[in-house]
Amino acid sequence: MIKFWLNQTTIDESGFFLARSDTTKKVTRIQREKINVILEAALDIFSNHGFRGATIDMIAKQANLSKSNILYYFDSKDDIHSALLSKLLDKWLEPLKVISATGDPVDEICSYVEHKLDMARIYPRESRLFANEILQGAPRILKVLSGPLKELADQKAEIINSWINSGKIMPINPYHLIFSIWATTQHYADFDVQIQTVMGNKNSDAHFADAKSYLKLLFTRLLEPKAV
Amino acid sequence: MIKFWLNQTTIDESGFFLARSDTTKKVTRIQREKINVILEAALDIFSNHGFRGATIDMIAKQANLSKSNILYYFDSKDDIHSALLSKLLDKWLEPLKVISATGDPVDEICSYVEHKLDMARIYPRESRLFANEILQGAPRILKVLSGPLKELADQKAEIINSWINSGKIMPINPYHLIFSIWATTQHYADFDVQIQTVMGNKNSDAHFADAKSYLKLLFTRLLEPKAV
DNA sequence: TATAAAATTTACCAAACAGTCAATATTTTA
DNA sequence: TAAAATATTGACTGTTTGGTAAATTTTATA
Repeated sequence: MIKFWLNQTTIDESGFFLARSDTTKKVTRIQREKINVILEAALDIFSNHGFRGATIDMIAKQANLSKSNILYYFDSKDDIHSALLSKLLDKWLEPLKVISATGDPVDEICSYVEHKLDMARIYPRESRLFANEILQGAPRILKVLSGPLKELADQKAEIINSWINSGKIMPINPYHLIFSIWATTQHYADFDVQIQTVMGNKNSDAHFADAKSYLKLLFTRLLEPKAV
Repeated sequence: MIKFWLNQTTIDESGFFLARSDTTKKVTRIQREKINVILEAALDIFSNHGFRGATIDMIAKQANLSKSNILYYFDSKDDIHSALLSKLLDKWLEPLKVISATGDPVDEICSYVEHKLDMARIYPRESRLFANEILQGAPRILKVLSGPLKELADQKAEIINSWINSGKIMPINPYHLIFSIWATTQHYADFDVQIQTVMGNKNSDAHFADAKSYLKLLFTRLLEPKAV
């Protein structure tokens, strides 16, 4: 087992490989490749079965590696899962950061909605991994929620409030606005099966395209200030 | 083990206890009581840990019964889970049924939103049980989704379309309207931890009250037909 | 190319787990 | 209240699973 290049506290850091210990050894080509293969396979498995539903054997099979080989790169099943979450969280928070106080309010919100919906379309596995984690009480990422996520949400809520106070958008609760954007966009990844079943199994991208125009309308109409 | 009072095909039926076999024996007082205790405990465990994360021992402990005793009332872990899902599904579809073509469109939709949000508040465990199931590909309830749920959604989509055609509401995709109602309301149960963390752990009912007025505004503004 | 380092495999272990079975206790009923 | 039906328990089993250890193979390096 190799412990030098990654440890479990990585999840608190911003970068995936930043938390190397002092006794860092250099990462070999094979390590780089295999770690990617394992994480890719693990994302498939964890996102579809949840943490407890996934087994190292399933990940091994998906990655075309032996179980022992996987445990050579990661100390435990938990470690693989943590590595995935730490990779995910930055990506997940990023779109929200982009919202700017200086832009046009409705444009800013709509861009955010679009961005978030694109994330759900392009990274459905990450969305489900996150959903699984939250659904089970977020045992491994509570710190990130109460730290970076809350701070970011507070910050953006303030911007939205400033827009409200200057009469640029409808007065609404900014937190619930954010929640409804999260809910509606991630829904298309997390509840994909239900959507496919209800709307027919046509090309999934078509559903996303429809969703995009629907959601833009939904939030545009919500936010436009009352006609005078 | 007692097989007479419930079998696994129950999930396709409308009622929980309808599928008794011909050789039905009467349900004793103790059976009725213990089955309720077990299902109540199982709902706690399954909704918080998912199917694979739950163990019969956990359910047994929660129910204050021995594992063997639980397996006297249910043939398997799967059976308990199926029983819960079959109980849930009717309850879950019911609010949608209420939407009536003859009522005022915005009122009808808003009542549905309210009803759905109340469900999330009162039955968060059921909501999470359902979410867990969908998230993992709905292996056990795909038939219900493609059958009763799809039919109901189609039916209500038609009503919404008729409202659109008569100019009573904004032209929107009725399916995406339904999805966004599901997403936003269930979010408050399924992502409860995240909401508590971001908004502060104050009384959860306060969040639901805020959510209710926010969501009513959201959908009212969406649906009101264009000003002439 | 010889040697050291890294990577992979094989065989294994202990705990967790779903489920069985027969013995015992309790409740219902005739 | 005695017999029958029902309910509960505890000891057990086979399997799955996360993880370990040592042997072997492959790759990098001097």
